[in-house]
Amino acid sequence: MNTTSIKINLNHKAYLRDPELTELGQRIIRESIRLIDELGFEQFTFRKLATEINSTEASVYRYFENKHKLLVYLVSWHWAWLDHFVLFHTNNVADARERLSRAIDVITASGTDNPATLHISESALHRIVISEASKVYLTKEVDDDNKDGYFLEYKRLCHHLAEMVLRINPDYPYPHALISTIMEAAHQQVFFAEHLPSLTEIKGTQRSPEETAIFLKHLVFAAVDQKR
Amino acid sequence: MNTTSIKINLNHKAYLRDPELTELGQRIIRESIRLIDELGFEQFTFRKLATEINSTEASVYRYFENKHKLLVYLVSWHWAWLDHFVLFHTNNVADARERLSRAIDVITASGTDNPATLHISESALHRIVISEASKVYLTKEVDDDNKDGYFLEYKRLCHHLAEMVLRINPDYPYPHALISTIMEAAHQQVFFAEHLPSLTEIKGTQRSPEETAIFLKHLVFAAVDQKR
DNA sequence: TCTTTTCGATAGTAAAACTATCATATTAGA
DNA sequence: TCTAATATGATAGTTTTACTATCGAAAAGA
Repeated sequence: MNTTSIKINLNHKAYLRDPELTELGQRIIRESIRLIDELGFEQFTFRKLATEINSTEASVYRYFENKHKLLVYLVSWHWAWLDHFVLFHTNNVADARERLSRAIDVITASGTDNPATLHISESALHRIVISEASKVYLTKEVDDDNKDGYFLEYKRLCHHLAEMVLRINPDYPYPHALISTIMEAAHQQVFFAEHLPSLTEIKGTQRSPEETAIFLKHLVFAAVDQKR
Repeated sequence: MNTTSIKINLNHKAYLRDPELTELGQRIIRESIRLIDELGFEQFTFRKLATEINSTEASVYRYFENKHKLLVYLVSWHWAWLDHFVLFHTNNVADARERLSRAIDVITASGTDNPATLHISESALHRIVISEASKVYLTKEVDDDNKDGYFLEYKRLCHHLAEMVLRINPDYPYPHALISTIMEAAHQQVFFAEHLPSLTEIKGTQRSPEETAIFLKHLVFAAVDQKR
């Protein structure tokens, strides 16, 4: 065996039937990532997806109640995956500052496709998260969805980075606010760089994630090191 | 005349017919703000709006091509209004630091209803901007919409604040990125405080805008004053 | 007064967002 | 290996959304 299989476990059921467990489920995931990336979430429909996977609308509905829950699933998966990656890249790094710096690199980096998760293209998923992730919580159903645990993966990642902030400066009064701000900015700045360049100094190139990371580190370390 | 009439001019035509100029148009604006605030943008439809204003779907379509353009109009109006307000509150303030501080107060403050714009409830509009504003640009049509000038008001406000940053520290390398980050955070943090409280230290109360302003000032002045 | 504009009323279409039913293929358990 | 449960495909149908078209009456402007 030359590939390690990684199963990302989510703490909720945005799905009706676990798509990881069947071939059709994996096709639904793989092709929905492709289609949402291509069409955008608003233009994406279960009908189009069904055509793409040579199946039927009814079959897709057996896995997900609606396209919003499918997006919740994809975005949660991404956060769980990132949390994993952050842990992996900060493990055994003794210096608290260096740990936070590497964590920021991980959350800004554009996804790299991993052979361990063949049915998920992390790079396409990362593009989806940039333009669609905030739509999972910016709804009137946010409180119900929160009760169902749909944002646990995001909160956990946020909390892990907030802990790193407190390790550097235990007196910093806004660790979670600072981290949630830069986690959102990590996407916005890349999006602005590409589509609304006058809103940022980051250039809209392949390297905009790296540039964004530099800006965010500036910002975070300035805040954490601030004299009061 | 004991009220001053203020006409906010937008630099684009998200509308087909200027809603400010007719009574029906003003009713469309007033009731759409009420309805979007109440139902959220996804559940809001022109059919429901038409019922609310005792008119017809066809009549609403004579003012706006679709509900997305109506949202663009409302959000642009809000940014133009805020830009106005920022200018008003920073005018004649000599100190650059104090100017930026007051500007941050203005962009975080929950709207106060103004008798000069009777058909627009600024407080309801502010709630809409918090939960719906990012949806105006997070679409596949963002580049076309940008060409049509739909984001000019937002960019102008961003640029005005970025200038204040440069006045404080002409060498700060990311004035626009910093301002666009905190302008988005000004909404996110209030939203998180109310719905996803574990993502922030801001408390979900009536005073969360003020608390958010304090956090954002911390952040901005730390960044701008950073030694390099 | 005449004419243009505005609005309401009505009707209709295409697509989206589902739900229901039935037959068949596959799989799992006994 | 037989049987029963499950998964999928095929088909069809409903309701709602997002529009478009047409017409006539009222109102407003010249």
